[in-house]
Amino acid sequence: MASEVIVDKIAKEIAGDITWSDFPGKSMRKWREIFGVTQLVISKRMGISSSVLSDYEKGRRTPGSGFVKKFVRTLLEIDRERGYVIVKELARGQKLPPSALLDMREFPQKVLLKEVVEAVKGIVLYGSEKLDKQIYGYTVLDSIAAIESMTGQEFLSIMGLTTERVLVFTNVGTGRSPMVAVRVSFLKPGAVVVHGPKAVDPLAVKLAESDGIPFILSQVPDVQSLLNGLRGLLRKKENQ
Amino acid sequence: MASEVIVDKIAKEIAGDITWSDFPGKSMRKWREIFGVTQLVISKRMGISSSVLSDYEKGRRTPGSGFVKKFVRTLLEIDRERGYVIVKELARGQKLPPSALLDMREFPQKVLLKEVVEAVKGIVLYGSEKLDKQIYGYTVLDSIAAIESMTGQEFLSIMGLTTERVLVFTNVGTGRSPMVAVRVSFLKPGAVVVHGPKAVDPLAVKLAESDGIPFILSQVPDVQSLLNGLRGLLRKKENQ
DNA sequence: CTAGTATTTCGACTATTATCGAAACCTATT
DNA sequence: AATAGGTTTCGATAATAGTCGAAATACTAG
Repeated sequence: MASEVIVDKIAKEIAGDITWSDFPGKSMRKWREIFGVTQLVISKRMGISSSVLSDYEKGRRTPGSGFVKKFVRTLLEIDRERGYVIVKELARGQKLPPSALLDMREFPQKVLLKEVVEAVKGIVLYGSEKLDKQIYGYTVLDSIAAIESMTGQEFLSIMGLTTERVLVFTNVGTGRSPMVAVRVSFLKPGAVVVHGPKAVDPLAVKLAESDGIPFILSQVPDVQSLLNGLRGLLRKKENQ
Repeated sequence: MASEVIVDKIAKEIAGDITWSDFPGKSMRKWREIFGVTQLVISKRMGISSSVLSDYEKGRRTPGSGFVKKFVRTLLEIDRERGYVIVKELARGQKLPPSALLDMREFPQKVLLKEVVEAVKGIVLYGSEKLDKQIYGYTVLDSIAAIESMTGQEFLSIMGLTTERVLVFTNVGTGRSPMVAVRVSFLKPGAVVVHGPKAVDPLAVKLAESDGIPFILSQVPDVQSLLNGLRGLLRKKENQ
């Protein structure tokens, strides 16, 4: 299956292209054509009359952001049923998420670090005074795979739009190499969470300290719970 | 200066994030905070009352796509005056456009290949029967710089969202290496335009032929005219 | 040229956005 | 506790999106 991360990214790019365009309607048509869908088909899906789409495409009026969202969602839905043929095509130009990348999300609004700590059942090993820091997203990496397969380049590109996010490493031995990695690549995440180690290497804590990056040990039983915890927080913020 | 291409890309990403969000207002607030601007400041810039922004951020109503665009544009404008401090920060996560990248744009609507040919005063060396092909954007590369400095990775990443675009090479000797490059990296642009060569290598044409990619020789006097021609087409489409 | 699709056009109505301005409400800071 | 900057709330109004449906066109494959 096309990774959800990628589909999401493409969705945003399309939505952005439409919204940023001087002529949203033209861009909508462009995307509709790229996905090879007729006005009739998509309008039926969206539960509206096809003339509505025509009116937009011809610029009689401009769509609201809600409409754009629904439109893009529908395009992607249709494509999913066709086996994501177009998404796959579009994804080719994108950098693929390295297999080490388990999840990557943006929060719809700021989240406090302490909330993330809670979501991952974390113990704060350094930075307890910074728990009110704002966080805008998270990235979850499999540290073994990351170290083996990722180049420095990829490592950088993995951070989403903002660096005000939490970097979560799973599959961690002692926590040392993740912190070293963070050190050498000069990216400064808002916080680092490690999952897995029985005992945390004191040097890791020291590194975090000297970089001023809060360092958290997650205590959930397994990776799936970790991902679920974060997703849960995301969903909560979406509906809050 | 931060390259226009990058700023544009970031603009789209932000617009996409807002539009795609379940709570556009929350996302707007997030971005406003990331850019470190108060409601008062930005609303004054936009020529509206600050309560309008508050209403959005609190979800009293959801913004139209026009509003989102204006909002993002204003954020970026403010940041530009501050020396693009935030954009630079955001761009760090992005892949930088290699210096070989002279321009890269998306058309707001489909454009026929023949129109592009006209815009670059091109002679069709192969593919005259495909002039009605649809094109959605263009990428202009300095071929010398490209060959010297770009890795295969970068080469791939240079194509925008769709590959239904024209790849334009400037500074071309015989047209051979650009086509070889296109050959080896498995990207298939909608057409290739070369600018510069006195005489075109027959092998280049042959390669284009066997890949089925229209191959065009531009006859404008210099690179600037080439870029202008393409920009002109873009603008025309925007206002058409 | 003819069916049959797909798209465009347009008048009409309702629901929402776009916008203001004034007053109330928060924090910090003096 | 008084000042001040920032934010929220809310009633009000004009403008516009959101939507339909039917008729007019355009396009395409026989």
